[in-house]
Amino acid sequence: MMTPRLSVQRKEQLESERKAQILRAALTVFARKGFRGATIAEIAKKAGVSEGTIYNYFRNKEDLLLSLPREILAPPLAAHFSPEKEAESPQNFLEKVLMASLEQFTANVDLIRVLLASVPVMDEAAREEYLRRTVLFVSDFLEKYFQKEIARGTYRSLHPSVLARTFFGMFFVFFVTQEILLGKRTVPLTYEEIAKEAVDLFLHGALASKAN
Amino acid sequence: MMTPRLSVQRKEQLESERKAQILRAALTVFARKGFRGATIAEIAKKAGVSEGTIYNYFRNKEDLLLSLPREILAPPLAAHFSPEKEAESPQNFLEKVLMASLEQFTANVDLIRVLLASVPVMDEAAREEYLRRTVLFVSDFLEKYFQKEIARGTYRSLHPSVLARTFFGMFFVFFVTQEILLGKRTVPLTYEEIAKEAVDLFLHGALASKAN
Amino acid sequence: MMTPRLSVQRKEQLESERKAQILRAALTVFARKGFRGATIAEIAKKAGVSEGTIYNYFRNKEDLLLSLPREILAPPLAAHFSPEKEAESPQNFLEKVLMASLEQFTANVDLIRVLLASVPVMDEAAREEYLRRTVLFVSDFLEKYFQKEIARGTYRSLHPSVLARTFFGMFFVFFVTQEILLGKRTVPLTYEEIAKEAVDLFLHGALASKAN
Amino acid sequence: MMTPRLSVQRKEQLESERKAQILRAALTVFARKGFRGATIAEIAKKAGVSEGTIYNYFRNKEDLLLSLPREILAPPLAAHFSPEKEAESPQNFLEKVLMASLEQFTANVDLIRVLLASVPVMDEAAREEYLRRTVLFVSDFLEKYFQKEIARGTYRSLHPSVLARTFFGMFFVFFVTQEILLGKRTVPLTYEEIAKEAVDLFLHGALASKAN
DNA sequence: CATGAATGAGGATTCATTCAT
DNA sequence: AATGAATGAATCCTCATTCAT
Repeated sequence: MMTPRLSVQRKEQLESERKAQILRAALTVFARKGFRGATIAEIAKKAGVSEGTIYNYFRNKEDLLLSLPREILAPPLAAHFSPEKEAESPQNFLEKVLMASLEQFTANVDLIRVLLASVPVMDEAAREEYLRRTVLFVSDFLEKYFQKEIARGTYRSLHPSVLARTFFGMFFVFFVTQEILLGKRTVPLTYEEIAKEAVDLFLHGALASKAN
Repeated sequence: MMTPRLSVQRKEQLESERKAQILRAALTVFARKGFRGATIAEIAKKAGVSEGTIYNYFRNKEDLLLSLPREILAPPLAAHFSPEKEAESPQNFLEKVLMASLEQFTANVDLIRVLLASVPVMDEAAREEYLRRTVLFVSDFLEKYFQKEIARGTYRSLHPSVLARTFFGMFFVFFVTQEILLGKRTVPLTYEEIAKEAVDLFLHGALASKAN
Repeated sequence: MMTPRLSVQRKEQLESERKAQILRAALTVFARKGFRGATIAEIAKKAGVSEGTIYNYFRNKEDLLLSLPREILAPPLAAHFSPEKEAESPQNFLEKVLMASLEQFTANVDLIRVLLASVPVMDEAAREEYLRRTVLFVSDFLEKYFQKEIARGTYRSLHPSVLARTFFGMFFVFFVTQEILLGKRTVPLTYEEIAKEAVDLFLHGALASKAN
Repeated sequence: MMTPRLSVQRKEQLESERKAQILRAALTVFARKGFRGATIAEIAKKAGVSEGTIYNYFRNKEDLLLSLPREILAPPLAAHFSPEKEAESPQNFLEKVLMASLEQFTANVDLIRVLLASVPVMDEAAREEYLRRTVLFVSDFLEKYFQKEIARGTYRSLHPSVLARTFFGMFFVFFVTQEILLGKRTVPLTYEEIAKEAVDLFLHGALASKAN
């Protein structure tokens, strides 16, 4: 009785892979059709499994949605936004943050699409969890940076939260407008060029009358 | 034989009122449940009409969604963002724009919610129409303003589109994060204070080392 | 607005008829397939309505089951077992009760089938309600009768509850065994003959040695 | 080459034990959820085996149901109701039969529950088999007894079948009502007291006017 | 025009059964 | 022989839409 053919470890790995496979399919379909518009049948087909199999790994459709940020987004985000070598020039540091964010966002356009569509409809707890793992993750990272640097006299003494979100917003809105809402580029600049200009703007302001 | 009880004009007015009444209900429900999650029954109940009546004024559920920006948002927006007295100081002008936007956004949180959730799922044409009447409306207005003022030497010679969306984004992200995503205020500042700081930041930059 | 074409009364009558029509179909199918084995599709077909219509009148499948005794059985039962002319001879009275019960049971074989199959699986509250409207209804009626008659010296001083259920059981088992369990008659006597013998037995006992 | 580890006999015994273990689990779950409501998964869990294993011992779910009376109930029943020492006084004998039945019923409440729920839905053959091994088993035993005793002049010359089922029903209805339908005792008497009263009633009748 | 009952297609979910390991 | 993941048919229920009144 009870003869495990596979080691527990191997089994867990297989299970984890299967979950990821299903979640990737779910993400694609959610992004394309919205949560309600997505059907389990379509997700199953795209994942290459039967409908029933999905329910062996997730409690229900909503569980798929709620598992997305935890299983898909968390690892790369954590890797990117760790409090390390911030000892660079502001321009360099902020540009790097923007480009890293961009990379993440681009790799997860679908997830952001899902987030914008689904978060407002979620209940309190799910919403918190979802945001903490995505938008707020980057925002908090920046806030801490600004706090430290304001203390060091690098930045003007403004509210760190305002600095963080303002900086984040300058760029994020570009991204969302083009990639999520419009679905196409409307400004004839690369993201790298935009990032450079945005950081410059953020650091030195828009006014020409600096000399005065 | 049958004399018309109501003049054609009066009739049209009544019809228009009825449409607005239904659309307001639809907006509320869409915002709360998402497009797919909303039911005609609930919209009908909230509008105080029967389900069948809705189909006398709108072709189908999707028509309700697509009619929202045209009928609900357009008039007030047009009133606010007309190319008039821009001859103020940049700080004053931009603060006014932000506060006016804020007013519009606050009055239409529901519509933005619907927009973020539904636009990505819409087809090309509907998406264009939707955005042109909302986000892009303000953005274009700002772009024209920056174009003119750059020419006049007020602002540095950056891409007007970048300036417009960057400026817009600085503030909009606050709004969306707090009102739409989180559903509550997390920064201990009023929007007026935030607007002031954001404009200051936008004009003069974040760096402390200006003096040098 | 709001022009009711039908009087409220007429509407209620129509609704009531429709409910009855659906319940009759449900009863038949439940009896034949059991509660879980019955499908809404089959009930709908037998009732001559669409599946959706059923949900306009009943919350869900379980509501159909729970509505059965209240809507189908209650009226005729109440009519039959009212505390009236009990001033007959015991033999006459008890025979009449048995024959009346028989009539009810025969007319509601299906309901008893459903009751025996479903009641044990129901939750406390539903079970109480169900039994109070069926088995216990007759049983309580008999109990009150025996209580009164024992006081008058007609019957031996046994526990009225025991008398009631014992008497009821003598006959009921015939009915259930034949009509519900076996599905066919196995005793070569009519129910009328059985009732006569059962009452005789109940009143005078089975022993032959009375004379002694 | 391969020497059998277990003797054929031992093997059969193990198989038989495993079957019994699964059937006991099935009985419990069927009783609690009904046949359709029971899931193989739950039965497997309760039996401490995997779902697949069940199919090594039983063809399918229905086979579990049909195997119940043969494997679970038959042996003890046969032991109890054998045609032996009937040479006791009627009161003694009948009381013993009732108490023995009671013991069997109490030990098999679940089986009776399943029987009442499932038998009406079974096909002809299965129903016969099921009943022959349960209710009719006792009933036939009694019928033979009454037949013999009527010939000996102990009982009045009534139909033996009527006597048997009547006697059986007097008590059985108590049991079913309390244990199966209501799920609780509602009469303040022990089953032993009820059995005594029921036998007394059966033998001597309910009428007080015996003396006359 | 307004109503709301009826419709039935569509979709989430369950679960008996199979079969590779 | 035992396992339990995978399967997909089956089924309850929802809801946009229609249409007779």
